[in-house]
Amino acid sequence: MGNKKKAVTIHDLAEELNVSPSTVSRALNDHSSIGKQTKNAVRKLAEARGYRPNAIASSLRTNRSNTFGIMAPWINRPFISSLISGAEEAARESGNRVIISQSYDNRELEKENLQVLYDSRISALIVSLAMETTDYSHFGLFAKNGIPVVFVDRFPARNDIHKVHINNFSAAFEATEHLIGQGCRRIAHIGGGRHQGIYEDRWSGYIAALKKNNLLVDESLILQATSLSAEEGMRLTEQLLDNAHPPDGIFCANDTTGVSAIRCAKSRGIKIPEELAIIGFNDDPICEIIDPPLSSVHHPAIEMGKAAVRQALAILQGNLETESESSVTLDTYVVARASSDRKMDSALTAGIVTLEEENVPDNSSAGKKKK
Amino acid sequence: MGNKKKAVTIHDLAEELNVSPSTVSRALNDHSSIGKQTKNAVRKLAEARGYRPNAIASSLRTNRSNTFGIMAPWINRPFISSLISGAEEAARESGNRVIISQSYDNRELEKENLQVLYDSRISALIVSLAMETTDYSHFGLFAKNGIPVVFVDRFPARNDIHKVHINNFSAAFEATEHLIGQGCRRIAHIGGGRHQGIYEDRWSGYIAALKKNNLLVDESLILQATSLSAEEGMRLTEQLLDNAHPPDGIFCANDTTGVSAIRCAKSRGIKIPEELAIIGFNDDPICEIIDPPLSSVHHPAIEMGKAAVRQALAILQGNLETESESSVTLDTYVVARASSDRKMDSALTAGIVTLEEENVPDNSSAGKKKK
DNA sequence: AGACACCTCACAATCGATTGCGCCATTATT
DNA sequence: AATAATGGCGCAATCGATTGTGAGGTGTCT
Repeated sequence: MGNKKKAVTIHDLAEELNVSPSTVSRALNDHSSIGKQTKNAVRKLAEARGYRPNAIASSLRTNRSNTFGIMAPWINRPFISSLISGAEEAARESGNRVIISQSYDNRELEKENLQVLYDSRISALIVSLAMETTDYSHFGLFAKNGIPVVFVDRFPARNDIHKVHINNFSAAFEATEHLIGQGCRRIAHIGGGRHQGIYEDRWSGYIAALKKNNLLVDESLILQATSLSAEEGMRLTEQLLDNAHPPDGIFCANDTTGVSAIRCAKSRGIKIPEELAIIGFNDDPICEIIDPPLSSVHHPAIEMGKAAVRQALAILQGNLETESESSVTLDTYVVARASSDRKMDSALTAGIVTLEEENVPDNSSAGKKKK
Repeated sequence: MGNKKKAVTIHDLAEELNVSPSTVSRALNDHSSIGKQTKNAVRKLAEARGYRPNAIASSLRTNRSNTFGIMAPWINRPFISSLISGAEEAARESGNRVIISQSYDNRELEKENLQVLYDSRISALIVSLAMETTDYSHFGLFAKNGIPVVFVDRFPARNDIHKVHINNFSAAFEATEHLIGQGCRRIAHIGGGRHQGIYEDRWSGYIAALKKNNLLVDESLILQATSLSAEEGMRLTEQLLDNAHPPDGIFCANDTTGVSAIRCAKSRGIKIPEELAIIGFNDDPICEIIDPPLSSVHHPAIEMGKAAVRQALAILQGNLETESESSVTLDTYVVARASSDRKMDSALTAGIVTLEEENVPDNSSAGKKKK
């Protein structure tokens, strides 16, 4: 079959029905000024000829691409891929498409790929920043052209942005207090680079919990990772356990390093959670696979993706002040598993302790940044 | 700032330079018929005004959207998200964008979302079929309009398609022979629905390995899962272990069920791999997390994504007969870990045994379907 | 019957970039 | 010196859908 024949257009339908293309267009869009018989005839023929609207032509004319762009560091990480999954679903349900792009945590690539997304005239952009990024000038392209940008997870330390996030401070605070509640008194922290706000907040939530409970803040127990990789987690845990006064609890800024901490401790014959309690962050699938199962802070990835799309839609519909900030804060909760739960009979199914957050509703909300 | 101002177009640049839009267009595209001075002037002004081409307008005129569509069951599974990651990279490097869509393993949703992708006039489609899908008529839309479709992983049982895949038969054959090499004599199989070719091939590879080694094919040790979920894996493993003559090895069609098999066996006090050797499929990250680490068949997810894009590009450039079949087969290998390696000192770092496949090159190849 | 109001639909411009064709002005050719 | 051969650029159509404006026909009301 020579199948390079061109796709059916409204002109084809118009010609066959002896009406004008505008009538076909209006009939298909159920415009009020078209008669019922004409509408039916047009629809019937469209169906018969397998007509499908050309979204490109429509976008050009209406200046609305109905396409969201997503820029993330890596799309094959559990947290991000789930976020994208949620965003895709919310976008589809609202008649939008999703273009993806990854920065590999590299600012240059982030910048280049943002240009491409802009060239596609995306309706809105959803971004999780590259680890490297501390200069946000490359987002000016979108701001200057009135294209909404919604940050998720990793966002700039500024007030005039839209974002969907969790309260990293209180999440970290609760994770740390969870360890304290288990009897830990020397709690270490393996954190991420503090130039990224989320890691700074997790660090300060940890500090705040220690202080509130009158525990010593020992700088030698606070380590800063650059990539939060498995290898780094292993190395940093070694360092902690080599400490003259080793910790009895570790709060890790992600699950990858949390798993490394468990493995490292196990290899030294340290009993978990009796001698060392460990909690991670994200609630990745590996938490349930590792032995003992890793406690973690549940990070609502899919919901974040959906919320980001909903927020972008709200901005586009003018329901939100485009000019000002707006932020949606989603709930997190500590998932206590055997790696930290000293009261739990680990032979039983892992129980789930949900610590409510004092925060914000589910769907949307406008919050003020602290300070 | 009232920032709803319209984006800069070639008309704006043309007016400012007192040349025609066509000259601007040709200058930016380095057309030979434009003078050097004019080119420089145009480029300089474009830079200064922050001009960025409108990809939508360009697509409409040239009839090339430079966009690939990806349809997958779930984008937040390790294998798929890695595949997408590879596809995104290869697409970007060739100047293309990527639109994603998920079917949630539901044929109806798959069909609806394929329409949306078609409406976007994607240049080519990359698909991993929904588990449910056995009727492929909804792909006719693309075939009729000359849009290349490349199947990855799960593909239709037909000859006239393009696909990127692994040799599931030989991969399963090798996985099974690996267990046999470890001394297993009663090997069970937890497989997927055989209406999906890949699971049928894994099953037949397993059977072939048993027969070649003169082992009994016991139907009571061959179970067919519908979702290959963790719960299902648990249930089916229970069933195997309750067998009057329980197996001494299990070959699972994915890692999720492989992990379940390990857990189930451990909960019964069965020694792994001494009493029961287990191997999964995919080489997901969880394989290295579970204790003991799960042996698996390495599935080159990122490479499959890249290969799919490359194949689509080749078709678009006419380097491949669009009319006929074409398939790229990628290499797999068995990753032996402690869950099956009876010779390995499990106290040491997990060794990696690579069994070479007798198959095909890396980049591309045209293979003939068997039968 | 005349005037007005609808109801239906066609015309033509438009979105921004691309491209075949042709025009004008140099420069080369004989 | 007249003509041919370029080089450099503009004109206008085009891609497919949308939409403001207005035209033709029918019906209603007084």
